[in-house]
Amino acid sequence: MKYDFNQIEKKWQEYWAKNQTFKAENHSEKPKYYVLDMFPYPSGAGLHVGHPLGYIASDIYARYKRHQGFNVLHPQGYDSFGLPAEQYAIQTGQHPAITTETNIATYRRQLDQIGFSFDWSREVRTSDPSYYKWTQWIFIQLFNSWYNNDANKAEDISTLIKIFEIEGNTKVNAVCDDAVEMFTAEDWSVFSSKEQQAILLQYRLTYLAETEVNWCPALGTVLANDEIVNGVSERGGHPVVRKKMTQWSMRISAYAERLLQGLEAIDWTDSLKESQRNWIGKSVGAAVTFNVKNHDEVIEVFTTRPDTIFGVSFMTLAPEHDLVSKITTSEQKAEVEAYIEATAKRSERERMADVKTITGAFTGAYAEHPFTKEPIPVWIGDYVLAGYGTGAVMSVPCGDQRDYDFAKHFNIEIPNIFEGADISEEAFADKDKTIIANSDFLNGLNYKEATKTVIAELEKLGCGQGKTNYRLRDAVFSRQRYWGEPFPVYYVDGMPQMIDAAHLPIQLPEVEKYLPTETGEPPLGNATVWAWNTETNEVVSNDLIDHKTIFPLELNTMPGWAGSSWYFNRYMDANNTEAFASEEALNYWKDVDLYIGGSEHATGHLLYARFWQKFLFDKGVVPVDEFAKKLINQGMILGTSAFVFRVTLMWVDTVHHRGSREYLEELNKSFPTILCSSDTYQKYFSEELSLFELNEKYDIPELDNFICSVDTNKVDLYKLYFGDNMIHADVSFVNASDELDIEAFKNWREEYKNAEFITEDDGTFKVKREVEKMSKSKYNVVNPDQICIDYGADSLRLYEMFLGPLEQYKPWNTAGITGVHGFLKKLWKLYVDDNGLRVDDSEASADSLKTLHKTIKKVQEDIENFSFNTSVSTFMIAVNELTAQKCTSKAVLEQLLVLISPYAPHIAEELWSQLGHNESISTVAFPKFDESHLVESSKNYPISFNGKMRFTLELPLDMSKEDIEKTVLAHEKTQEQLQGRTPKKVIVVPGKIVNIVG
RNA sequence: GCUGAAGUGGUGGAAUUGGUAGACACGUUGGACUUAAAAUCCAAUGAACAUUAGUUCGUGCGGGUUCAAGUCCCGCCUUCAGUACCA
Repeated sequence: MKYDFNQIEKKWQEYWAKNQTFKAENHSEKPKYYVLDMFPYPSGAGLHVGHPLGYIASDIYARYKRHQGFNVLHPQGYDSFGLPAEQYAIQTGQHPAITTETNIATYRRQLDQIGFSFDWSREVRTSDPSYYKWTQWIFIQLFNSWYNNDANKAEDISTLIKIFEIEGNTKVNAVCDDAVEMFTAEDWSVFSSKEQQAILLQYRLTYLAETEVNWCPALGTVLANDEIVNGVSERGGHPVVRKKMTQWSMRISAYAERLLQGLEAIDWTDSLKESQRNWIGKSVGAAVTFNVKNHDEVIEVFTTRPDTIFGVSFMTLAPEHDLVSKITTSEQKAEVEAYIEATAKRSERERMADVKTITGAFTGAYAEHPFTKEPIPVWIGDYVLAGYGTGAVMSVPCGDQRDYDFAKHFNIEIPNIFEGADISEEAFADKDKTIIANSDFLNGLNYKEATKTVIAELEKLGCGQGKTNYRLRDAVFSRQRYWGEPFPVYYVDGMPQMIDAAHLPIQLPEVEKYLPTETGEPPLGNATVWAWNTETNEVVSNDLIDHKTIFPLELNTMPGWAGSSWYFNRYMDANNTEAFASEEALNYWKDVDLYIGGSEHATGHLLYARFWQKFLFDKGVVPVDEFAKKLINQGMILGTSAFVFRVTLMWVDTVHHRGSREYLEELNKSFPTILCSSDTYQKYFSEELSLFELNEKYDIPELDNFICSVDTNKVDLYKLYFGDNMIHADVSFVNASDELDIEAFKNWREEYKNAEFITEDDGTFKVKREVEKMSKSKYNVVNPDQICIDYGADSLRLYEMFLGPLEQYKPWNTAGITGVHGFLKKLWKLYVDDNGLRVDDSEASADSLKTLHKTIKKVQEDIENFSFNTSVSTFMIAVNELTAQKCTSKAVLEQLLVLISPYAPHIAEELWSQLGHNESISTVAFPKFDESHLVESSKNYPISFNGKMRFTLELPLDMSKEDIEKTVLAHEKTQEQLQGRTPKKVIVVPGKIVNIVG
């Protein structure tokens, strides 16, 4: 019987679906294990071979855990709100829900055919109203909460109102907006409802505020910082500008410290934790206020080196700083204004790219040193960022390189306040070696002591205190898009009101057009039925808005990360209509034990999700405050692009033929399409080849015609040379030996129909290969569907793992799949031959048992270390050995199947059933490793001379060191190596090696 | 610049606490089977030298520790990813 993988795989996929083999129960005697993949956005292009890499790894782990006796939750779903469907809707008018549905169907078919052990009964889709109902619900919880710094947790807003009623806000220790006005209990009682609401917004964990946002005019939407790459939008590459807008924001800054501390408790990769740490950007230091001379103003700065306060020789403000216009003297006004104008013109990008150029201007004003009362000149410079800290720094040139460079450039004094530091060339920034000098009461102190002392002194003077700063900014939560979660919010007199949770979900309204409105409102502004009736509690027509009982609804929608910030909790109880998950389910599953996904989500999804989890934990909704114990980043599978070289006309001499440039461009259009292989290109074209040389070398009729058609009065034919132009060829036209299917290529595009190919002497045409990201535009996408048809899902699964370590980036090369496919055929033959099953009850040989147990040991270690590539090799070795041993023993072969089943589940199920089992192999106990089968009596010792291995010698393992030494020295080959010399030393490591020195 | 990861045959990659470098595959070459192809099987395959035995060199580069270094230490180089003047 042949290994008919197509039939076998179909059969078992149907079996698993029918029997709900992988359905996880929320009650079980078994210990729980939750394996999660980062759910995909269902794009229109479907899956390519790079996508399933992480899913295969997690599937192997999930299946392994089932064999280990765990109740495994391994769900999958779709992050189905998103920009591509909306863009498609804008172009075609097709409703995004329909596109999304179609795309999901494709994804599901592709996922099913790879044989994943997902529990599809728990599928979630973020765009499904039954799901986003709970996303809206969480939003309402955030709105109704404030962060109590004393309790260090989120609390219901009612507790804050109570405090306001009793004592106003003067003593409240809350995370809130920067500029909150103080009020008393009496003030509060006489505030209007609107005033009270406005105040509360400054404390809520999600709040409406005028924020400077990254506005992308082309997309008509706001982008988060991590959605912008190099100053343009991540999707589409459109320009982005800064703009002030009223937006919903999430007060993630309240959780900065807990998000940082929480990293200690979770087993995530170091690089990922490091990214999050940098993103949170904690710095400990002090806030110091400096009085401005002859003004009522003060300059507040944040510094991490308050110990260096006596080294301040100037202050620097960001050019955008509010004080600049107030304190600049009339003499300096012109210069300062010119500077501000110049920096405003420089785009953010230029400022970033060009950090070397030092610019700035003197305001003419002086601040007063809090201790010495000396005047300190106040400068502005664009190396100080308006958005960080207070937008002002106390500049200590002797201790900070940027201040140092600035001072040098503008000839500002650089006082040295460090004992024994040389600051003639650069600033001295080493905290550990710092001993303060020339600093009054700080003299002789080290960094730590000085910092403590100076903060105490500043507090005494009332002009400073210790402070911790975070780089982490509150996250903008509004998007001017259609295809996202609507907010459960309506507006009364401009103040946002939450719709009662009982009336959720608020479903996305229908719109005519998915573009922003003509008045610049978000797409929901096009909806005609988008008003809230507070009496009937339903969405009604906009015409009925009377601002008495019927009010307008929010027009923004939520960002992509809303739905993905809590989906892992929904899987625990995905079909619950009463709650986002039952308490029972949440308490049973608790958290994700293993989360696998890409590292690109380090500071987006993975930070926001931790934030929401901590919030939900504070509210008592979830039992743990970190949602994933362990996280692994899978690397990316890259494409191997294929290139052909297109010969183009180049003109070497442009000076004398200035007037005929246009003619040359014309000529290039009529120039025949000549394609050559990389070898030919290397051989001939890398050196400049002239038109006539080319024509001589190859007989190309079209080239003749072309040469005849050239008007030699306009151009000099002898001045024409060739350049190359690498063009992508679709990888499906190229075989394993890099040879191009010329006919297929010609038929691919109209422009290549009559192309001339310069082939090798043997008629072949070789492409140039280069590794690039796998993408449609590079024509290097390999579709898993075809692989499954040609080799089967088990081959695909094994091969993806075989390619290399999970976390590494590695190129795909379809040719290599024959290796693992051949392995599966060999495996099959071990069980089944032309006469049917060849497995019997014969006793296993010692060799076979040794092979088996060595395999069990290695595979178990590999899975637990997520080293899946090496276990595939281990299987190959095992099958090669068992084949050579002619093993037919059921005792051995049955166990081997269980080992392989997480990797190649279809073939394992099939052979398992052929061995006479009626139940799925999926929960059969994992084989137990028995060391006794590996015990050896002898060892093939490598015998080295001066560290170089010369020959091996089989010796008993129980032989003593002395006997080994004697035996080896007596050996004729040893004598041959020594050639009469006496060894100086003989190293014998029993069981390992013998090394003879001399 | 900083942070993190990584550099091993023609290619993907193996290699426990330092202990036979290149496992397992792909590719290539030769052979068997076949009318032929596919499939399958066998053999060779790091480089150089040598008829053979074998020798020398080899894990990015330069040093060092050690009986022994891909692995440990010091100093560099390169690539990839993240980050961007964070006071």
